[in-house]
Amino acid sequence: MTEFKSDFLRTLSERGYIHQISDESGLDSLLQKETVTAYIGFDPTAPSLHAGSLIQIMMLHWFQETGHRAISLMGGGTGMVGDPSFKDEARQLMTLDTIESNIASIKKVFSNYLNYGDGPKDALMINNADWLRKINYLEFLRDVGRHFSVNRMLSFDSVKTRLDREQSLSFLEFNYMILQAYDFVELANNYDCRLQMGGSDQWGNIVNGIDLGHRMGTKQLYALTSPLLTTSSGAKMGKSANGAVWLNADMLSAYDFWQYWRNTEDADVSRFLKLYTKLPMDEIARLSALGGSEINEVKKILATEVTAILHGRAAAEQAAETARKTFEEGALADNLPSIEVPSAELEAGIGVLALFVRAGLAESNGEARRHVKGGAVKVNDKAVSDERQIVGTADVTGDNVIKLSLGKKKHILVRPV
RNA sequence: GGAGAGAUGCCCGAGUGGUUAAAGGGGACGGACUGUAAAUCCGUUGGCUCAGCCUACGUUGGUUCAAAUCCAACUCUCUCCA
Repeated sequence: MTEFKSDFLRTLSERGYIHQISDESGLDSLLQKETVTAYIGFDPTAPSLHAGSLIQIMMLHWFQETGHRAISLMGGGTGMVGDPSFKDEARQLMTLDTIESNIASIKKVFSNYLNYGDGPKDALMINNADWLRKINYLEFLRDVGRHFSVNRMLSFDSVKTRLDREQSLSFLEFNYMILQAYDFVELANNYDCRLQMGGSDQWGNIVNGIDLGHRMGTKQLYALTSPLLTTSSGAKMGKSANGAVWLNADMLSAYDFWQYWRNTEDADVSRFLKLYTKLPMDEIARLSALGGSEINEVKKILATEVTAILHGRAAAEQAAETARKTFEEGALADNLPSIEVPSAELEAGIGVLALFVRAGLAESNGEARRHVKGGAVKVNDKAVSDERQIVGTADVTGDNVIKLSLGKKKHILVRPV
């Protein structure tokens, strides 16, 4: 492995963030010489980013941590087009309203990882809608479009799959890479941004930006991508039992987020400690040496550390404590995720099936019914065998809750109000 | 513009008139085993007021006692030719 001299690249390298760099030594010496500005773009495809984006955010974090200026770029403009890279089919177009509200929602988590402000090393939050939405088509074609070779664009791996297969690539989507390239040039000109980072699927898009920069007379630009992360058994990062591992607290509780990391596969623990926590490398080396059942303690540290950055230390420790009570003592932990149900309804009685659907533990009555048949459903830790069982006031425990469990890991508290 | 091929459940993919809510695989979920891990094994995987009913095989209409399966039109996609 290359020995880097700059703090930033050395940190990224030893922590396993680096997949490809466009000009390693050039970038390395630039980072030693001056305070560099770099950006990563995030398209507002959902109201929250998920764990898959965490590695990108952490890269920006380390960038700032090692003395540089980080830009988190919201794709208010590019989001209107949709990145076709490595996608099998076109995404549904989003309305402007959706894009705006998604951006507002996504923005919230960044301040946990970056310090924003006006100082020379403070991070910036920028939205590419600011320039992309103003573009005049003909002017843009003449100033920017002429620098792109369609022949070359067609040769990129990111669209090849799409072209080779049965799916069409619309002209709209085909323009995405041009817009992203233009973003890079725009940021280079206005913010002296020299480096764009991203996941490995963004390599083609980023390199396009560098080329465009050459042709339009920017300084030398650089690309750095992170590996596409999967778990050791091949699953994509960011997916979990209940769907995506959202970063926004209103979409996934700190407890559930903690649980996701707690359930990390053994083989991933060391890698994840490096990528997703800020623990020093020697500490990680020590933790990684632990094996056997001790690794469970390491997983708890991993979960708590990752959660602490996102949701705060207190919330992380509370999640750890809730998990400890629930799993190790089998006791009722008060801080499990909960739903509220009007007392009046409880007095009237609610069918177990309906209640489980309401708690989000099942998608439909049918699914709940199947879980009952499969013996996965418990109310107050007692297995439910009759799908017509009614849950009511009598089931409320001394702690004033009803505990619903699906399988061994999913628990929800029902609180009468 | 011309000639072919195709559109099936979360995904891939069989099925070419009735026992098809639709083979098989993947994924996902539940169970067993464990360490809240992996691997493995077992089960489940459209909805509902669930031994019954309803909705489903690109869209719309037709043939038939009966259609995912046959016919027509339409939409979209792919391949080859121009």
